[in-house]
Amino acid sequence: MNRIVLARRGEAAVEARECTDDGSTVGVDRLPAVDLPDFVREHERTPVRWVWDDTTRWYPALLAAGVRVERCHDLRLAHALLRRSPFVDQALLTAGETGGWDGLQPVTAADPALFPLDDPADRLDPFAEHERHQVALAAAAERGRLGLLLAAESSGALVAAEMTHAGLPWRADVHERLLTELLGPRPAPGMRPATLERLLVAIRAAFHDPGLNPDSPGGLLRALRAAGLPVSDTRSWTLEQLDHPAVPALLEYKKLSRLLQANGWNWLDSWVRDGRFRPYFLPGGVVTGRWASTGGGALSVPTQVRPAAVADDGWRFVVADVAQLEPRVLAGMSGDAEMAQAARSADLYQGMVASGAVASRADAKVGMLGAMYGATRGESGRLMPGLTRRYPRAIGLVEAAARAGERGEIVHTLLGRGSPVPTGAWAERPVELGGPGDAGESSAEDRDRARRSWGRFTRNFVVQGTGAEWALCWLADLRNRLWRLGGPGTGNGRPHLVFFLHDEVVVHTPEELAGAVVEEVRRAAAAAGRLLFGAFPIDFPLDVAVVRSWADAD
DNA sequence: CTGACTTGCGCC
DNA sequence: AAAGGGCGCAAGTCAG
Repeated sequence: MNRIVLARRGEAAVEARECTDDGSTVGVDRLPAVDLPDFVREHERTPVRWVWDDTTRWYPALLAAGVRVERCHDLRLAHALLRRSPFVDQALLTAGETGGWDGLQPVTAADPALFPLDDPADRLDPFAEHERHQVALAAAAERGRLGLLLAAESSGALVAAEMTHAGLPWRADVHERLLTELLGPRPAPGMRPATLERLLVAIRAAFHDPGLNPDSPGGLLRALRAAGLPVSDTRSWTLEQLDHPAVPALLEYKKLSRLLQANGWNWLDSWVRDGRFRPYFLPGGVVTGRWASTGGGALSVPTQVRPAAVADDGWRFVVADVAQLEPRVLAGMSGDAEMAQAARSADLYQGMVASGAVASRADAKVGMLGAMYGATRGESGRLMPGLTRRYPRAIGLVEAAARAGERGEIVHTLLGRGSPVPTGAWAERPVELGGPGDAGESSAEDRDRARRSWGRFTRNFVVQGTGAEWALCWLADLRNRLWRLGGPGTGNGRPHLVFFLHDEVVVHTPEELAGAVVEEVRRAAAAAGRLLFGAFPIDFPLDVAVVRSWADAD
């Protein structure tokens, strides 16, 4: 399949260089930027892979012009992957502008302008960088896996732009009604809503402190101690343990105050336009390969406000999430047949009980979370020996990753995403912190703590990162399936992705296609399992719901 | 005053 | 019941 590398030239021109698989150039076009959408649309008639510096710099404008692309190679994201992958000979990637690519940031402008002024991306050469990628990939160990990862990451970049373009349907009127019921009418700027004001009066009275501000952790802590309560923080869980007349009002205040600050009227004003919530999704934004987001806190839309996410008239949401993604991924990547057997049932934890590895579902869950996150004390530490005996390969994999991290070594995911090099001083000599007099004191203990902490990070990295790769393959395959489901043409009636969060997707679909979407979501999950783990028998069962509102999916 | 950090809490 | 990993965001706090 041919590739077309795009580069901005001057203020309003684009150079497009088409090349074959073996790297030979078959044609160079130079066109006005305004003609780019037609150019891309025309070349999309036959299979092609677009190569560009950064999807966030090209794709939003194309989508705004009504143009979808099938596949791309995102140089920014691919560069970041290749630079850290232990599968890659770094010498093949090195060039004078490597630092420029290292530092390239995605753009999240509300206005999808194609030619931002003074963009650092324009000082980079996409043609040369693309060639380096081809060479580095061809020479890489595990080039099949790494190639899959590059393709999946780039596909994720397309999905991310498309989801922002489409937006998550959001009913501001439903959201406002919810806020009014819980908080009272929208207050004037700088004022507290009526419900919070009433709770504030009760809290101040209970503490006999008319000036108390419960939003100030320090002030609240002083008030609690003055009331004779021996606490060291003001978290809700800590407060729940206390026997004091102020506690119920305080907990209610915290909960509603959180709603107001995170997803109140200001949030609606800022992030919901024309019935759509449009956060920016940032593929590869987390070191493990998970996505980050910016704008409206898309990674933590509370269940409390999800009733406001409502499908359009005649449309439905298909909400799907994977049950216990990470332990299943661990079973697959370690080739642990015993754990895969437990995962054969829809509930992996129940499967572990059935096999006799643990006594209860609760033990299975707490034990596996501990194994993947690195808890060594308490309940989950107690369960580790039993798990290790029953699932030596799975537990052995995360233990090995932890030990490697503690030694300061790099670990990598199944497809080859590498962990960062530890930068802390713990691997070397202790640094002089310049503190008053205590430099060096307790540093051995500090270093040990830091070493174990990094080991927990690398332990989790291999599982969380491979889980992110599974999800990326799921998403990429589902995107293609949904497109085919819509039939030919580019009408507005197609099912499309509107939300993705680690192991959950939301598809907005015409009602009559909802059943077909459910099928495709399941097929895509099975396909992702095969892509990552081949014939190894590991299942990825989904919880799928067809609903009018996102809140109805649970 | 601004910017960096801390605290607390939402999501997986 | 939390712990143990990864985030983003808002408000408070504190140093410069």
